[in-house]
Amino acid sequence: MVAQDRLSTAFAALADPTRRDILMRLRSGPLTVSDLAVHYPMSRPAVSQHLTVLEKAGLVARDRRAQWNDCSLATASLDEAAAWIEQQRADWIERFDLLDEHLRRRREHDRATDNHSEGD
Amino acid sequence: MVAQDRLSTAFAALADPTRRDILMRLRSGPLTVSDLAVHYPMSRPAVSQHLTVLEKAGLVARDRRAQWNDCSLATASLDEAAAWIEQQRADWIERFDLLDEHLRRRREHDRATDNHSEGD
DNA sequence: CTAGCGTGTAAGTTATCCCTTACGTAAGAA
DNA sequence: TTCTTACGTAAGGGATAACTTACACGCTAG
Repeated sequence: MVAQDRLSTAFAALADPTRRDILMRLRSGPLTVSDLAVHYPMSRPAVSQHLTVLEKAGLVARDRRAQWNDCSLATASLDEAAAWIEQQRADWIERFDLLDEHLRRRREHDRATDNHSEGD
Repeated sequence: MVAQDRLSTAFAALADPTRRDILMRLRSGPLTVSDLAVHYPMSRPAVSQHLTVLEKAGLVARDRRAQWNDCSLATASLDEAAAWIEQQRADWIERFDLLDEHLRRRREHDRATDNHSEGD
């Protein structure tokens, strides 16, 4: 992952349980780094580094005031990721529906013209 | 990423432009490995390895018949990924709406009681 | 001022990714 | 059978990710 595009960076950031958990905790409001760090079995710098990854991916925003650093959610990258997945899914589902309809139509046609063989 | 959960594996698989492009190409129907490989500036084994990643992530299915290997889309993991993102987004947007409403209400209250200071 | 807290970052280690080339296998063609 | 095609996989190397500990900085409290 060497200087990837925004979407790749976002997906890579989401590909870690700790980072996803951080995002879920931030849903209920901004938290400081230490507030977050107590929940994970790793050092505080490790959590800080996870936050750096999330920040570079555009998934959190950090607002440093005095010695505290409030971390809050950002959504631009999440929107992009969701958009990509939804586009992918929409086409696939549509394709699946077409196949389904085709099969149903063929079945009806078979049934209408002849009922020579019911079994497969 | 050492033997992660399904969701992490899916996001990690999506965090690569080549793999996302493979998924997009498969939207129009199954393709063989060689069909896919011609589009990328890398060796055929590299594409095969990308497909292995996608398969382990539950994003593609491979159906080997004779010496050809048809690759097609699978959606279970994509559904999971979409669900996670949507859940995250829903809560965040709701929270944003609440904040917005709170600010608007406070602004109205300020305006009603006193207009002592307009600037910040 | 000094002491202490909350934080970011540098350095180092280990594990993993992503590519390469080389090789092995199974099926079709002659 | 022998040659070719389509493919998977092992082996290896360079880059990177995810931790650790150690340290430096800014702010607050006394």
